[in-house]
Amino acid sequence: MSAPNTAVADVAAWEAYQRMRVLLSAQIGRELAKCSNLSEAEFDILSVLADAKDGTLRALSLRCGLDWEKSRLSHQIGRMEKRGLLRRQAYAGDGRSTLICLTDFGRETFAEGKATHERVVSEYFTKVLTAADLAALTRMAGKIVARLEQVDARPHHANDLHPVDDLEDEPA
Amino acid sequence: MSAPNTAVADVAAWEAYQRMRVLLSAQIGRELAKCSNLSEAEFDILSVLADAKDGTLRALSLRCGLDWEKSRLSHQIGRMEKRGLLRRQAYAGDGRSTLICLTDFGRETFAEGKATHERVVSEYFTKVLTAADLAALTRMAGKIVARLEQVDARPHHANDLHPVDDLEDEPA
DNA sequence: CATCAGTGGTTGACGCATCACCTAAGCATG
DNA sequence: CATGCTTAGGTGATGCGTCAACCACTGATG
Repeated sequence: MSAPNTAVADVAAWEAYQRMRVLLSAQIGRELAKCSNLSEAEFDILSVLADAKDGTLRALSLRCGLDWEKSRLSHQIGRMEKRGLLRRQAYAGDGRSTLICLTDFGRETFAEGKATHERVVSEYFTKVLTAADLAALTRMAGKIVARLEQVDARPHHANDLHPVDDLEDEPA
Repeated sequence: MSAPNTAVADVAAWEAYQRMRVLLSAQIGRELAKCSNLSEAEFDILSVLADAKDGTLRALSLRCGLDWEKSRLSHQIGRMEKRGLLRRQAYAGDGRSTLICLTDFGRETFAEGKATHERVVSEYFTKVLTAADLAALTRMAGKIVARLEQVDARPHHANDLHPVDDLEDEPA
């Protein structure tokens, strides 16, 4: 035992974090599914889309907003299109691109989901922690994310997502 | 704006936490897969199993140790059995039960995986945070888990997992 | 204009997670 | 012993996520 009980605390912290992560995700997933018939992935997509002008974004922009892989988005969009939450539409400005448009049904569903989501996050996260806790957690998360991004940005394989030009002007 | 900027801090904390969670999981998953050819789920199973006497547990005990649903475990065990990491074996003491046994290959693979896992957790989590951070995080996670369990344990649907009698004695 | 590299998106296969349902063994109780 | 509940585990369908491969279109270069 050259390293003292710091190691013990490290492991405890990791395990506590893991347990929180798993249970919290599961709870949010369950309530979102039960109360609003949405998965977390669907909710995330609708969130980004609902913030966009006309509820419409190019798939690329959506991907950058979410930090998703392109095939993941494509599959997800396919399923959501089948459910009528959104629809694909050709983009006149660039024949390779696809526009994703929120439908009315999608917008309604998102409104419900948002309410559920806010309730659950508040009930199991925000209200359980103090303001100081939240500040501390924000700071810690920032450090860890910075560390991860610092590694991720390096040599690697040209991460597929750099240029982010949105459709601000050229409508269709 | 009746509620002041606490709401802003709340949202920021949630988003920071989310981002950390997603990136950290992804990183661990990637490195575990790349360096040791294991998924997180496989690693978790092997961890519990490797701690058990003879690397053997009844499926029920494994499930309680992991907090998994039985069908999830069954599917996972099936895939891992196909890969040769473990094997199923009838349990003489109770015809309904199944023993899960680590194979030699499983034990080797776990050893590698454990090294990778420890390296990654240390690199992106433990070493990025201070001892005070870790203590604070442990405390926060404890509060949130307690809140979740307090809800989860209630009326509900008799959660499928209460009695936890292990095989301490009756070997086979 | 022909070629060709890079980009935006899709597809198929596979592993993973959950749900609903099923089987079979144990364990009552009559 | 027959009936019926509970418990341990498994199955199949479906959604989700990743990887690798695959177009189609764009834009640069000759």
